[in-house]
Amino acid sequence: MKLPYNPKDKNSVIEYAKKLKGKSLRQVCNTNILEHSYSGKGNFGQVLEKFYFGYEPNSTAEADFAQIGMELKSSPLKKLKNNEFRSKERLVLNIINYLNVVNQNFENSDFIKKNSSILLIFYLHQVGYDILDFIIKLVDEWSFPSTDLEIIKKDWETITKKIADGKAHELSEGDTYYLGACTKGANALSVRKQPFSDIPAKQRAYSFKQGYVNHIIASIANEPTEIYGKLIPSVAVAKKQTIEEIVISKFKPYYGKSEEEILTILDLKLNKKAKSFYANLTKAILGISLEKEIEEFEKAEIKVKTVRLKENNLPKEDISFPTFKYDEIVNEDWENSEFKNILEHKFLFVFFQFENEKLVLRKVKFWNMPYSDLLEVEKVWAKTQQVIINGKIVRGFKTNKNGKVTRETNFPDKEFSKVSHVRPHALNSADTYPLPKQDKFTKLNEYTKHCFWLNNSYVRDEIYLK
DNA sequence: GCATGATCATGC
DNA sequence: GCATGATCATGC
Repeated sequence: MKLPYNPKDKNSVIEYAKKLKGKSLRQVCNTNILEHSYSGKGNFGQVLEKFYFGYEPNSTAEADFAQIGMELKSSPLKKLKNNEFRSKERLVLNIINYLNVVNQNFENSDFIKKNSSILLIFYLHQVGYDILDFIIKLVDEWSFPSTDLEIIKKDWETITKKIADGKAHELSEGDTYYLGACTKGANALSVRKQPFSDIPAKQRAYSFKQGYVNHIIASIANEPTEIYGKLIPSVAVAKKQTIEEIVISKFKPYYGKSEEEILTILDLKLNKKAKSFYANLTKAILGISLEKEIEEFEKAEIKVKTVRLKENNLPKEDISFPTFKYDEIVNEDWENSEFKNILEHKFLFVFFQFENEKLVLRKVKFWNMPYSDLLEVEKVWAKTQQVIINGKIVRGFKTNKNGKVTRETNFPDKEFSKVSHVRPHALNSADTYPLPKQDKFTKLNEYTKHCFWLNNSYVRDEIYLK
């Protein structure tokens, strides 16, 4: 069959692809498409390959358009309230072959062979629509900007080293910056062999983090880039230093200095009461204008947490996370849960310590939760879910000497786990979310908003002191 | 001095 | 009106 484009000519393929813009699959594909069973995830790409580009979907290590070394990837967009497009999810690339990758260099890797040149097709996902009716919004060829490629190379090496160390089963998306190792497979039973351990490892694929995909989208859509400030000014710097090294080297001159001293050195006037105080102080130390976003942090989805330590090194407060909704958490499973998703990010901790009434910068630390602790949090999460499902949140009341009544709950406390616990996080006890099952003790159908917290002692022992 | 339940302040 | 980071109050 004659193809409507020349598969040996990159421009011809791209030109043909760009005709997709503004159209749906139903509009551009030939009619026998309706006989194809296309429902389900991932099939947008399959229909596109088979019925628009006219080749059979494959899963070889070679790029889809083998003669020109270009890979086809389609991915969903979501629309924000202000009509801007964002990626709906991470962009999943090729499966990690644990057995082969340990014998490869980045330059000759399966990853590079497959993904050096990608034909990207972004479509607008709309709830309730058939995949054939999603409108294609953005089409373009994409290859790694040279600075990003250096970060991605280090990410690839981090992933490869973990496999070479016999720890493929401990891989986490938080290990890396732009390129993640995300789980891929129907369920937790999708496992495969790893070369240096007998423990089966979850099947994983390389993926661009959602934050990174957003920047690809902005670049293809030619959106303005002035709103971002860069930590890494050039490829030369990216070759020499990691994001982590650059950030630490910028913070180090301020270690041991108080907030006031830092503001004086930076010649900066910030409102200490303002909610954005620490975010702005961080930007100023990193040399980023206050009105700009830190590009590398956005791409890597790094979460910054400021911690104030007491003189005895214990953080003054535990670290809170967004409140969970009772009727949602009971339907989640741990692997796809909101809290696990948050904990699989990369964090930057900024530690201040009280010293003679002043707050002194001690250090900054990049951190992501180790595998063993994630297993521990799973227990906390599972217990929390069970308490809600059983309708046994409250176990008793307590009245203080002023006659004020508080409730005692069965949620996992600090005693239950050294890592994490569950506590209220609300305006007051009347600030509630609905319960999926009435609480047996109080007969309440809704309950004060709660969230998961990281124990302050855990933050001290496993993040600050390590 | 800490754990736990409760609440506040800011900013969008 | 709510999310988020921060803080308070009480009892052991």
